[in-house]
Amino acid sequence: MGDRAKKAALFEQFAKVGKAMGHGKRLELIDLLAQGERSVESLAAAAGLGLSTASAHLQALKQAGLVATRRDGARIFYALAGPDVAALYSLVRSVARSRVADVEQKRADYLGLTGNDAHSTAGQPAEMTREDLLAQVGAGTVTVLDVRPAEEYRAAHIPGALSIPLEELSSRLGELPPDREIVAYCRGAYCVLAYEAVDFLHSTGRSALRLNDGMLEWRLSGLPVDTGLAA
Amino acid sequence: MGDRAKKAALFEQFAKVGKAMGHGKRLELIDLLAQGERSVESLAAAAGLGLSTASAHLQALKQAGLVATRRDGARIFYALAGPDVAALYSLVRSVARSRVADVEQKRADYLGLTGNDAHSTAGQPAEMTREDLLAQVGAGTVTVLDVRPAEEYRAAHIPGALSIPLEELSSRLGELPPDREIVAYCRGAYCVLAYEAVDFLHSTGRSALRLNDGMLEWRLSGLPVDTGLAA
DNA sequence: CTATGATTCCATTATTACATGGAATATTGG
DNA sequence: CCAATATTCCATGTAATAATGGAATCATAG
Repeated sequence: MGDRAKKAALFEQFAKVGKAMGHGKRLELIDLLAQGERSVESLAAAAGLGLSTASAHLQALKQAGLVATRRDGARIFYALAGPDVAALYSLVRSVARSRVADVEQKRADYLGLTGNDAHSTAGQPAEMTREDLLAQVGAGTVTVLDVRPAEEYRAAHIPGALSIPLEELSSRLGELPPDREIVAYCRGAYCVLAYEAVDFLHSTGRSALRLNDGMLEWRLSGLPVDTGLAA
Repeated sequence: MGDRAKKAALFEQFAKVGKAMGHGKRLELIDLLAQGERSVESLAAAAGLGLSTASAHLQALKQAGLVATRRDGARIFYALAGPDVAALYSLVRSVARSRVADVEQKRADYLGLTGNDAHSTAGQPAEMTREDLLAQVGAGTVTVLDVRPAEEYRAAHIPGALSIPLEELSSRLGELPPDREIVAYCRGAYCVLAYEAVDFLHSTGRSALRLNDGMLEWRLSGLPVDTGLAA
């Protein structure tokens, strides 16, 4: 085998990682797995895939080394192989956002943003950064609200956050402390849940902000997380 | 268009970046472009591709926003769209190296490493880090040798480095200062040129080290580069 | 050791990606 | 305007990848 063939073989190995990330549904699966491990069934349902299809995509990701499996009784849990995979996913999104022309429009379309930012009040976007959040949590002036599905909250959440999945928000409004500012967060920069939660809270007359990204970025920045149910 | 369809559309956009990196030859092109801009013809030759094939791959990369073009007279120069693309490429390689089982073997195979490290002397690998290099350059005790093709040296090189492409090394040995340590570098962590240069220098009885990565990582770490011919 | 539930494997069909050679386009120099 | 050079476009055949439903496998509970 010549030098060129060896080089091609090596680069073909690198390409396995790219190929694995070269499919929208597989990226959705990675997005879900970045929140914590899940069973095939749960992943298929969350991503809107048939069971066999989801299984095949997960096999592809496993083949590329991006996910790992753990067996617990009758079911198999998939998880990201490591934090470097989440970092890679995040970088892919950020490169796509700055380089692929259509991303910005598709993003606005999905997140329900119209014009500049339909979710801003008097020009001020209703969001805050991780640093702001940490400062405010320290000062005890805000309630942090996790609006992801309970399963994902259990896997990992911002310490001290209250869990009310978006679906249950309207029926559990009473659980929110009445006189404190609410900061809602969800999976990450491209997750709709917190957008919709803030919209809904505004519609009830409450003031509420959105963390400008979510759990993915929180973990990538090395901040601590809690697991299990609320303290 | 429902929420799910919008989400799928957004993730399909992200996937464009993955798809673009999902082919060995395209990664080879990115690898070359990470050294500096090049014409289609030059890229095709360096990657061992037919002209139409190379052009098609470059179009694919352009479509994904990873490369940009500049026209100069009759020819068109391709370059990476930005440093974030080089960072993404580097991260793909590093994830592949730690996650894809075959990478390590294919790497050793391509770089000509046998067993632990055929290029080590008495167990000490013949390499140094960027930090070491900076320190030694400051102290003026070493000669930094760039063994990449002259075209790539011109595009960007470590300040003060001497350019002798690997191909010309045997005939230009005389240009190396006789009493100083040589540190050879090339494109990056998976480039053979510096390995072969160090091997050759050892075979002539000279002592020589290899920078443990290359230009790609040098630029990514934000260190300064010089362009054009030697000072 | 059988029934059940969860997941993967398999065969089929449809879609998409790849390589290649020759034609078309664009730029420079005469 | 014509010839030469560089690059892209296009049509073709071939290969790889995707979705899907049903069968097969595996682990637990009875």
